[in-house]
Parts: sequence; structure tokens; C-alpha cells
Amino acid sequence: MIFIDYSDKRPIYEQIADRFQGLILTGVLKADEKLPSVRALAVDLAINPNTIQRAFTQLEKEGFIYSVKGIGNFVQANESLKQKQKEKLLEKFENHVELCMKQGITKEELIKHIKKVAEEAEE
Amino acid sequence: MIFIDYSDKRPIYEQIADRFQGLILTGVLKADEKLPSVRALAVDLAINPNTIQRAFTQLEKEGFIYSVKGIGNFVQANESLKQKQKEKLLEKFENHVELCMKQGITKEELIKHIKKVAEEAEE
Amino acid sequence: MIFIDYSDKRPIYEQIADRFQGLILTGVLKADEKLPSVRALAVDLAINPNTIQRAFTQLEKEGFIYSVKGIGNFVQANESLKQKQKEKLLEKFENHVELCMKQGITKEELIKHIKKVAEEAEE
Amino acid sequence: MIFIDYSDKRPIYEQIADRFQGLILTGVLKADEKLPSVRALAVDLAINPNTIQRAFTQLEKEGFIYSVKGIGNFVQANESLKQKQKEKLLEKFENHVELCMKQGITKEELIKHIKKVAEEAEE
DNA sequence: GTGGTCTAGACCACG
DNA sequence: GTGGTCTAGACCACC
Repeated sequence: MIFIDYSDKRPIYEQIADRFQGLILTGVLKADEKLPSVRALAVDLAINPNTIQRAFTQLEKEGFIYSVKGIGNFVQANESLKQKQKEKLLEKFENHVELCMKQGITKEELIKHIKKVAEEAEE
Repeated sequence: MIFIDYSDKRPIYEQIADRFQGLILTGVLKADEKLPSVRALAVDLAINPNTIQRAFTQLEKEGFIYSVKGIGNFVQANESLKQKQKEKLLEKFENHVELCMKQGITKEELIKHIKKVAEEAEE
Repeated sequence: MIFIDYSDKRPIYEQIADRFQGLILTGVLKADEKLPSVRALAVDLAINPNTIQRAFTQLEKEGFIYSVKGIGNFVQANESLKQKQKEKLLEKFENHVELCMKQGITKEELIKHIKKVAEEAEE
Repeated sequence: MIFIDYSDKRPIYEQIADRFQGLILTGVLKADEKLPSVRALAVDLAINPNTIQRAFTQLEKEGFIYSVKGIGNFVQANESLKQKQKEKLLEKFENHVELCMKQGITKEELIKHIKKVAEEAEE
């Protein structure tokens, strides 16, 4: 369910947080579902519990999960989060498109690549 | 011509290198044009000359500039670089598109945003 | 009558104690009225009986209820409690006012907000 | 400038973050001013550098400071933050007022206490 | 020297 | 057992 890429330059806790965020936003983890415990995950991934804890703390502050002392961490049921997330993605997308155009890539070319990705995804 | 964003998380030398890379790829800096000297830039930006040197070293390694000892650093005339750069951008673009689709954004929506950016750029 | 907010950071026993305290102070629970039994509440809220017991113990220590072994827990009839409670609230209120003023909020502004709340409550 | 209250139940890192937040919002620390270094503060307060770091990380995430690797942490110049902070305070204030009224405290009484605090502050 | 990340080990409150 | 906090000590990238 979760894995660490040590060749990735981003800190481990961020990788973990991002991974869970993805699982939540894509609906793999449903609302109020329990996440694995800090210690269990730490053993599983062979890393320090503190690092997991840090990931969870960040997820909680961002509103993706809520934690109950002595019980565990659970998925936060918040539909508006998905909307915000989508807006963020689109903003990043626009920035990227702008960058591409500055380098002389036409919009037709970009659209071609979108269709290519879409087809590959369908398969 | 060059500026530093201290609130940016990326290291300063990378910001500088990226900035020059952009100026070269967009044609603002032409082939064989002389870049500002390390010392002059260091004074100008009020940062350590080592940092500038590091940026230039990276640019040279990536093939954007060539340095002549005792004289200065110059823009590398290499058309194929632009091609490589374009491919890198498009690869990043495809990854982002894939991410967007995983979050349920349709390709029509993406295309709509491309057109929006294109129009804003024309103005 | 009682409910638990798991997204609340405060411990469960404290939430329960506070809730009963409110019910007593507002007069919903009258003097010498019997509180629900520890076991019944535990089943009802689907939590550990120890947690309920802890809430009741605290309430008893603070003088809001008295317990009769083998019979149950009852509301303490003590008018002076309300007075003490009021003083506590006002002390907290003054601290908050002080904080607001340190941040440059004028007393006129605060009074305006009080009137606003008062009007909303009348409706 | 900063002190720790060990009898306070809140975690140390939160106390420190709150204290700095206050100093920034009240204007004691001006925009772009350098905060004490993580290590220096740790020695000064006789606590672990990690704890300070945590406080700073939180302050940065909340937008009160920005950090530059290898240089230090600096006060973020953001006027809109003060506004947001004020709104938060007033919301908390209204909640408290509502609570007071539920316990039978009149608005006249509350206003009287505001004036009392205001007078004490003037002295 | 400075911030940022990680590990190891410990203690506490809660349920 | 579970999350939350703290300490001690280490290593890294950056300037």
C-alpha cells in the first residue's frame, strides 16, 4: 500500500504523506477508514516511527485525516477538499502550459500529448 | 536580469542556473554572448561568489555555456539542446496530465485550460 | 443527550464531563436528578466504561454531582457553584479581551460584536 | 524574549511558536528581521534544537516566517495575516460571548468587564 | 554556522 | 497498544 523511494530526493515523511493523500483523494481509502498504526507502518517500512508520525501530523494539519489519541488515525470525510485539490492541480497545470509555450511549444502539440496520455490510460 | 527569491525553497545556485537557462533557451542571450562575471554578479546580488560559480559549473555541465579561463563564461551555440529541453518539458507535462486524470479531471477540461492560457499569452 | 466528537482534540472523558456540566448549569438536569448509569452510557456511546467513570469522578470532584454506591450518580444541588462557574467564565473573558486589545482591536469593536451575538440569540 | 512555562500543559514547541507569533503580530519583530538561530535558542532555553525547529516549521507553514537554508529564519512581511488573525480572534470572542450568555450573564455585565480591562490597560 | 531530515530511545495520556 | 511529545545524537545540503 505504501512504499518508499530512497532515490527520491524528497523527504520520506513527505513521500508517505503524499501517497496517503493520493489514496484518499482517489477513493481507495474511504471516509472514517482507519489508517495503519504509526508503529505498525514503521515496522512494515523499516523506518523510524517518528518519521511516520511526522507524515500523519502533516496530513492532519492539511485536513486529510483526523487522529484519536489511543485509537488511531482515520480518513477525514471532506468533499470540499477534493475540489480544492483539483484547483491546485489545474493551477499547476496552467503554469506548466505557460512554461511550455514560452519555449515555443504550440497548443496543438500539447493537446496531442494530452490525447496520447488519455488513450494510454484507457487501455 | 537575474534575481533571487529567498522565500523559494530551491537553493540559490539552482535558481540562478535555471534563470540563465531560461534566458538562453528563449533567445534573450544569444550564442557566444558573454555572461556577467562571477564576481560582478556576486556583488550585484549580494551573495557569495561560490554560489554563482556553482551555478555556472552546473550550466557548463549541462551544456548551456562554455567557460574560458581568465576570460569569462559564454553561451553555448547548440541547437539540439533546445530539442532535448523540449522533450524534457513534454515528459513532465505528460506526467502532470496523467496525475490530473487520476483525480478525475477530463481531457476536455485540460484542453479548455490550455486554450485559456494561450489566449492570455496572446494579449 | 450526550455525544462524542472524535475530531475534538480533548480527551473523551473531558468532553463528557463538560457536556454534563453544561446540562447541569443550564438547568436541564435538576438537583437530585439521577444521571444515566455508567454501563448504560458506555453501551450507548460505544466506549469503554472506564472512560465514563472517569468523567463522573471528575464531576464529583468538582462538586457538580454526588454518587451513591450501588444506586447511581445524582446532580448536586448547589447554587454557589453557578456563581463560581460564572466567575471562571468572566475571568477567561477578560483574558480574551486583553488579548484582543493587544492585537489592536478597540473596545468599541468588541462591544459591537457582543451586541451582534445578543441579537442573534434573541431570534 | 522567549520563555518556557513548564507548568503549562501545552507542548513546548507550541508555546514557542505562539510567543513568536505574538511578537510578530504586535510588531515587536519587524518584516524580514532575523529570528534567533535554532541552535542558539536551544542553548538559551536549555532545550533540544529539534523542539525549536518544530516551532519554526509550524510558524513557516502558518506563513509567519520564511526560512533560508544556511542563513536563518526571517519574519514574513504579510499584512493580510494580521487581518486573518484578527478575524480568528473575533470569532473565538463571539463563541465565548455566546457561552457566557447561555449561563445567564447579561451583555451589560460583559461590557462592564471590557471597560474594566480597557482601563487597566491604559495605566 | 545554518536549517532540514532522520534515527533511536524514552515518557506520557488515553482507552 | 495507540498517538503525541521530547531528548540526544547524527548526517546532509547550503552558504
